[in-house]
Amino acid sequence: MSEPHDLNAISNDLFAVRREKLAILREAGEDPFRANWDQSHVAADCPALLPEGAEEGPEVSVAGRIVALRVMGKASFVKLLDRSGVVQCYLTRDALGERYDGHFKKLVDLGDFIGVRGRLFRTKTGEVTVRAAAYGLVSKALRPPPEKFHGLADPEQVYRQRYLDLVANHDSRRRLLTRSRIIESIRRFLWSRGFAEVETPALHGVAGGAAARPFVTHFNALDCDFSLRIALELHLKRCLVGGLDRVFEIGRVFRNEGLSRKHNPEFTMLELYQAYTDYRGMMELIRSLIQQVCREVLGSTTVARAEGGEIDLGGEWREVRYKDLILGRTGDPAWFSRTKEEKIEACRRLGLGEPRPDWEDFEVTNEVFAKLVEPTLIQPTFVTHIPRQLCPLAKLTPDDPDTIDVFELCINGQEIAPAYSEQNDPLEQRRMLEAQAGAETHRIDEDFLLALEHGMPPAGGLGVGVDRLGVLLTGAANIRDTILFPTLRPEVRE
RNA sequence: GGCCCGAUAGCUCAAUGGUAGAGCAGUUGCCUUUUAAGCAAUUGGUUCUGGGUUCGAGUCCCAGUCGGGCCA
Repeated sequence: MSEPHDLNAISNDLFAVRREKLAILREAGEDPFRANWDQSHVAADCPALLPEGAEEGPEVSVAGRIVALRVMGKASFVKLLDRSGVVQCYLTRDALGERYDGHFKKLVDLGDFIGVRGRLFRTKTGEVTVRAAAYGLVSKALRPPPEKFHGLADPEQVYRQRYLDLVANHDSRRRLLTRSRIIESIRRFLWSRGFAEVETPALHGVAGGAAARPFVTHFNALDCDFSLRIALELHLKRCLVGGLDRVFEIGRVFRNEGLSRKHNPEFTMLELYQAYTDYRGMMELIRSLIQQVCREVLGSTTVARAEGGEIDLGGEWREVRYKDLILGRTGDPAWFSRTKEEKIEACRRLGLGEPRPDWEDFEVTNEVFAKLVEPTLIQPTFVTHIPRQLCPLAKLTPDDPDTIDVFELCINGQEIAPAYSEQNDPLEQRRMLEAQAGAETHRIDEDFLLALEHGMPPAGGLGVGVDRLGVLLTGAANIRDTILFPTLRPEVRE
């Protein structure tokens, strides 16, 4: 540098310019990273504090990140972003004196955090604004923010540097805060129905409760491997055995499978179990839950889809048997009496890919369901009477031993929530788990079966993919848009 | 894992195989009610990486990295 604090010489290096300003501040004895700033109000409070027609409102003290900075000679407007939103502040030489020119105009940048104290007034265009009697730089930003109009557009940077996305992109901020309010609303609903929120282990000796490959890790102290949980189910049922008749958990589960628009390897499940009810009770519960969340969070039971169109979550929901959906889609009334080979041939005619050779008969049929039926179930639909092989943890339908007492709630072309009349016959449960495990008997959670042998009350159980519910209620296009920090390949920095 | 697409200034984006540009941000001025503020001047590039073709490559070819979409 040719002379001390020659910003012009380094003006192409945005980081260096800001570090230089930091040095100037420190030389002047100022702490550019203060411990605190007393906020009397947040941005969203301000409009209500200035009554219509009033010239001037009360004094407030606000703080936030500068997201807009308009300097007009001896007066400037800044917009501060805090947790509630944005508030405008008006800083002038008249009110601030020499500090306005020497400090504010020279050393405060877009992206810095400042605090502002002053009375509220309304500008010519009607915006409620803080007239700064005093301000302070509370935290300097050494990196420049993204472009102010387009925000951050590169999807990789949006996910890797979500903090920038949250500052720059209003929609992202709104969507991710909505997710938080959805979870808050779910908890309120369940508490009001007498459910206890519990926490169960994430490290499992045997990862059970679903069919998925687990992440495996090693516990040094016991010198043994653990799996990260793939479901919450088996421990919550142990709670039922222990007499906790209504329990739920909202927790992260981990499945060592693909990444896609609909899948993140770690995602959030809500699972709940209610004794002395069955899957029919779960129907009423999930519909009431989703409708209450909609009303509380969105103020409406109608939501827009990213792909266009609307979903109406109000009123009663359609209920239809799995078998009828298959017959309707294949147009073959004798579908279920066909051989596996005939079904595979029919799948080819329907334009489905070649089924894997090791597939069972019911898996061929389920391919039709997953590929050709589920994506068409946009409006809320309870699919019932599902083939028993698809879930070993539910009770058989009393009048149809081929199906189970469950529903699969589909909305927006996706499975949102399955629910069961839970299997509580320990001998039947063992038989079904053994059939599912085949030769891999080490994958059976023996302690869970032992618990069932002590007796579990009849119960309905429900699982909800919270991320997918977030996609549904926020109109997002991608599950990553409702997850703050989605899984990405670790970045290698040199 | 397969196929397709993308990667250019801090950000958003341009650029027939022929001297890499713009807007915003930055720097220097002017500007006391702005709303993507305005005006003037100005700085800023390993065009993702490595090979190749060519007189000449941001552009064409091959391989790789990272990301996105579709499929499995």
